[in-house]
Amino acid sequence: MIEDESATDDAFRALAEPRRRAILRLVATDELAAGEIAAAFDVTRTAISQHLTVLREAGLVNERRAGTRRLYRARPEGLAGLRRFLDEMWSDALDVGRRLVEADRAAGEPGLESDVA
Amino acid sequence: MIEDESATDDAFRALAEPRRRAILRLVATDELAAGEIAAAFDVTRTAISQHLTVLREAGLVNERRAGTRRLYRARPEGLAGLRRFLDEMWSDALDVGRRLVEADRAAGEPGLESDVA
DNA sequence: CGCTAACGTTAGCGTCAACTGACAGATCAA
DNA sequence: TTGATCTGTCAGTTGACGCTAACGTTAGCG
Repeated sequence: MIEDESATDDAFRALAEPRRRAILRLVATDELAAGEIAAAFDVTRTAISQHLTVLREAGLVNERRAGTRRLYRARPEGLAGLRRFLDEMWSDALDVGRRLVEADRAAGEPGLESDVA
Repeated sequence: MIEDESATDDAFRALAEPRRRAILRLVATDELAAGEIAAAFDVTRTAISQHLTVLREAGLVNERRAGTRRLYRARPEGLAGLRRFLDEMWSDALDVGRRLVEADRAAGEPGLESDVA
């Protein structure tokens, strides 16, 4: 198994929302309470709470309870799937780039090329 | 300037759709025509065409016209913003992780632990 | 010229997602 | 217990998104 493909899907969908990325940036370096996070935005605490739920279910943040407060912190392992996808895309596309350069150079030498017009 | 923040936003939104990620994977190694891409899925060509438009406007694919056909290929530079975000999040969160390990070790030496039941 | 093939574009529809407002649960102090 | 604080959850609305079907456009062939 590849570590659950749906997990990567959840992470992508969660990160598609700009506000959720901003939240993730906030809790990347510091552990913050839901209220503190909500205070940083112009939307309702309800909205932030829902965003935090999405982030938690996507495995992107950790939740820890302390009294009546709930403290959140970024969870780097949740980004593993994203990194895999990006690295794969990146290297593959760059390989093609190199291959095209070679084909371009080869096309200028003898008289044999097969595909494309 | 930071290379336009909205560009990164477009890329994230574009990649939130599983089908668009699949398309991107297809054109990562080979340059394909819209029809060939559409043939790989169970949806209408119209839907694929719209997906390709989104990917192109997000800077994730390149379009090249050859006769009546339009050939698409992945554009690795479009992923630059994503990579920056991921690398930043990753390193920041891991730094915090190390800091926490140190604090944990310092707290674990004498005979005092406080939280959790 | 007409005809066909390969695409993109528009209008319309159904569905999902983000937001607000009102309510409920849990914790701590007096 | 009563009250105040911090927070999640439940309807309900609105806007965005993905899909299909019909149409318009461009390139190549006879």
